Amino acid sequence: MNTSASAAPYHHGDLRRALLDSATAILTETGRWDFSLREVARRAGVSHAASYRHFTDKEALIAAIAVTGYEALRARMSAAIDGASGAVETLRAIGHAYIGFGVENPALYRLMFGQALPGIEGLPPTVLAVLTEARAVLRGVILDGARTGTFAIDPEDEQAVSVAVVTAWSLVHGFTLLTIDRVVDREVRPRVIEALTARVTERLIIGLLPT
Amino acid sequence: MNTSASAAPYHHGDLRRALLDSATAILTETGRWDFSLREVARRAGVSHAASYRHFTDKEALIAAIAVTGYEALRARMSAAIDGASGAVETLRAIGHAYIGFGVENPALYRLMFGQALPGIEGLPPTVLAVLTEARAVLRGVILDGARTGTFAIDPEDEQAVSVAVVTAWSLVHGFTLLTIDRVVDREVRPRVIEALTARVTERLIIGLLPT
DNA sequence: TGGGCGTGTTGACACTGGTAACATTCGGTC
DNA sequence: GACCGAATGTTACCAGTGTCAACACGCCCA
Repeated sequence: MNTSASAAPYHHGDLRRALLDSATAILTETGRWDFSLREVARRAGVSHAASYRHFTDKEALIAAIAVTGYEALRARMSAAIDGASGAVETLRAIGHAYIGFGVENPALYRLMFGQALPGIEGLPPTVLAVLTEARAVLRGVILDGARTGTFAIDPEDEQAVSVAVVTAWSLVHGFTLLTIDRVVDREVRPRVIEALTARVTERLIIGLLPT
Repeated sequence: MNTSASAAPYHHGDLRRALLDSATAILTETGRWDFSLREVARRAGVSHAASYRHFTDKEALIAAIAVTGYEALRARMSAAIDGASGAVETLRAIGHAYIGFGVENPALYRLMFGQALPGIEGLPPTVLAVLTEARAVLRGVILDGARTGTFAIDPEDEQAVSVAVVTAWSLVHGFTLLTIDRVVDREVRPRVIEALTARVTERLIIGLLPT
């Protein structure tokens, strides 16, 4: 029992969230996820073994961070889609939302798609669901454009549609990573990135338009 | 002094290489590069501190592996370019070589472009040189295609050329990673990957052709 | 009122990256 | 051929890590 008002109570209240927050903070500060669980616990003001009541593993903590990232990405893409109409505009919105998320959360994005996780197949169902859903949305847009004749793709040709989906995803994914890793342009500034994003996205769309 | 013929000599001969080999073996076996230096040393049949005579750091070992990877990638791309003529064919060759390398060496590729390294700018000059060179080659091909009118790009428009370069690189990079991570297609087989590679590369080229 | 269970703590273990002090061998010099 | 410094390898050690087991606390329900 502790009578001091400011002293921390024995039970934290929402330690799981606190640990996730600490870990995410370290991630965004350092850009790395090879921090020690002990440091995370220290930041949360808790003993080094407390995290094992909430995460079976260090890997489980990392995976939980990834899940929050996937959900944030999904939210952002959903919002972008809602405000757009027509295949071209929607595709553009998706591209900008996706790249924007990655560029603004570089460490998190790398964690989400890096090797930190036990292989994509080992991911929690939540994550797989988001990924599958993301692909479905993208496919829907492209299929829509194909049906209306906006894109030069035969909507009946399953494979052609798949190739377009994979191509589009590859482009935004690759661009995001190259930008994050500063491979693309070493003296990048926000403005430049935005402009580049717009132009790369436009190239993607041009590649889909009929000749 | 040791009179037994089979006993290991005190000095290894080429321990640096042996350590790199052990580490690379672990990398390809497990797909991860969070192995311990001590295990690498164990595999090389040497005491755990010996590696510090050849690599200042664990990170230095990882970086050295990355360097071998970059050089292998460069070699493969060079070979591909040599056998091709014309902008379209050359671009196709580059794409196939790049993706092929990544798909055949997934762990190495991820290490090369993952967060294992001290940020792209901290990389050894060798690596930076290879990356810069790679971009120059790609730019050369696209510029060539632009000049001959094969691609719908104004060769005088610096920015347009840059955008095309970034787009192309992003596409192959993203596709390679998505394939490695099995995000693209979860029941991929070599044949499927090859076919996909071909079609995605073709989409890239189509996107550059005049309308 | 009490006891059980979820939550947090302490203490321990094997292991890791890294350093320092010591041992061994190689290559060059007399 | 004997000698010696530099390069290379070894052993001993340190602080820090992930993880587990045993214990402590306190909320909630019978």
